[in-house]
Amino acid sequence: MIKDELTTLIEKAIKKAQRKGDLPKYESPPVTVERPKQAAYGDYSTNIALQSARLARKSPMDIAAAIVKRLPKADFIGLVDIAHPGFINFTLDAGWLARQVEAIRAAGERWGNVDIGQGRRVQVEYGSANPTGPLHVGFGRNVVIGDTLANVLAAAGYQVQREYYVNDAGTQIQLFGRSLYARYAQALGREAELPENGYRGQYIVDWAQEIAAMAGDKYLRMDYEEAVQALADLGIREKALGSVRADCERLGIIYDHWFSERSLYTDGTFDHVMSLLRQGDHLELREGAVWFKAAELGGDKDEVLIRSTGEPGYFASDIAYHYDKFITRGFDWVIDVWGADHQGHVPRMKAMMRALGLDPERLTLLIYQLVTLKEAGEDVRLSKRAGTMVRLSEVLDDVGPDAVRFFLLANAIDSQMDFDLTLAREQSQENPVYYVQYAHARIASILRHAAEQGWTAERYADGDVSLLNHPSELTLIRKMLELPEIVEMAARNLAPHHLPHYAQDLAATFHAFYRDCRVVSSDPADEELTKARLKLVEASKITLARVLGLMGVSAPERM
RNA sequence: GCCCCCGUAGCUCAGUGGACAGAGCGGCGGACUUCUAAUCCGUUGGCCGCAGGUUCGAGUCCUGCCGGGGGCGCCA
Repeated sequence: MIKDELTTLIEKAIKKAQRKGDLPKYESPPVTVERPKQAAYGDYSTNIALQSARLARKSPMDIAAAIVKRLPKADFIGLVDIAHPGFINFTLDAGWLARQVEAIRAAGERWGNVDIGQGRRVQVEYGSANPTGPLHVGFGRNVVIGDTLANVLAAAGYQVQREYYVNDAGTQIQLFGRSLYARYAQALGREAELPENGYRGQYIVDWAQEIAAMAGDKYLRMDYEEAVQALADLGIREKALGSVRADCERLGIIYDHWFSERSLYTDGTFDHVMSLLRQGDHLELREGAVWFKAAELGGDKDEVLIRSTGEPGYFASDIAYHYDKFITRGFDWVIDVWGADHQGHVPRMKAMMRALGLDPERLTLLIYQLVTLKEAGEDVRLSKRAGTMVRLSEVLDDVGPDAVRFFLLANAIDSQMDFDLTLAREQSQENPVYYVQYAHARIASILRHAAEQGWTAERYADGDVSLLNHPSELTLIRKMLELPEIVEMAARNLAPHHLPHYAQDLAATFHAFYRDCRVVSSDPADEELTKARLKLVEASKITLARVLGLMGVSAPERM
């Protein structure tokens, strides 16, 4: 990447300046190259002269001059200038810029890839909710963040696995089974009451009726506990996960692996991990329960693993689960995408890593702030058990997957967001996603028009991109060249919101080019320029499609 | 009480310690006989919550306060 090459050149220049005596000998701070906010300051800029002033005991302006004097030549550097109080600004060479159009076309759908992952294996686990009902819209943020991040990390050179953790064990599942049983019995005309704190949602009634219609009174004839277990299983596998899978598919999300919590208990992982913890002296029996001594490992308090009833809790499963991720499956890095309501669990997870002898840095608990749902400005209270929830699928019906993904992606994960259903329905037409998609459709339209005029790809294959020197053309190329940097930034900071912002920026730059530069000309004198511009337009299409693809948003050929 | 996140234009939000703080929406005024006007151009609009501190330089880092959200269970 240009940014890195530039950094290297500047480092070399500093060393050389020191060798030649232009600069005193001192340990240079790390060179950082950034993109200035103002276009007038060029494409890249470094503040290294300012950083070094004290160490070199020279004025920043003098240091900058010494560095620039010794800067090695490079084909991509057009202009280097020094600006007060000591910035060194670089402007890319116009000819080099134009040539990058060919580089983008050659890279095709790989354009934007970087290699900071170097093939390291990372697992992104997201979406994992109790499979006891349909996904509600708040969870949309979880799956959209997780899935987009997985895309970004794959583009950044990681080997990525997408996983859904199926919580098919534990007390909530019991409760779910009992609730389903009650509704099932009712569906068959029996008297039955929902358990206390049972799941009250209408969807349980619907599912119970479907099961009754299919299986008749089969479960009533079984032993109650057996029937509850069987119904819970059926409900999870056929109903709940089915609806999760369907919602995800509409959002373009396909998991590589669905991991069963219960399998940890049936395959011996859980017992093995418990004995490891016991050997490490991380467990303690207190008041009939087994505690994990998290406090002495940096947790904020000790945690119950196995309740006095003998039932393991959720955290116990989590330890076994992460043992499986790191030790059994050997992931280098694991990212769990969690809502802010789980933020308090971070310290105990880190403690768990230490107890297993693993570097806590290898586990990232990515916390996003919750989505508050509104209906015409009013808060909507959400509870799966109480049955008051807005299903993700309903919002997908109303607004469409592209707008939902774009909207949920646009904010930094640290900022809480309101999702006003009324507003979303009304304003879905104003969603910026259409602005970006429109740019793509417009490009497709230009290429169609060109083809109709006889400008097939073969006919402009010999186009000379060095003819591209209009300011709007060069601005567009510059913007496209940012893509790898955006991918890198999004990957390093686990910050997918950079993508929609960049996408809008890119679309705006394209629209400006479209305004200023006629692509397909009927004037024979413009034939060569038309060819070059068609290549530019093609590169724009590649770039736009790539960023949309990373966001999981479709890139339409027409609108 | 303690812990985490946020507070930037009327609204929704960007802003990797740098150079005059940006975008979209909204408001106002313009541009379709031309490859898609779901577009473009102009304009309006800011004690970056408040108070200190660190730094050559703070919207960005630190401390305190105020306001909003989330958490602190033998629930998940």
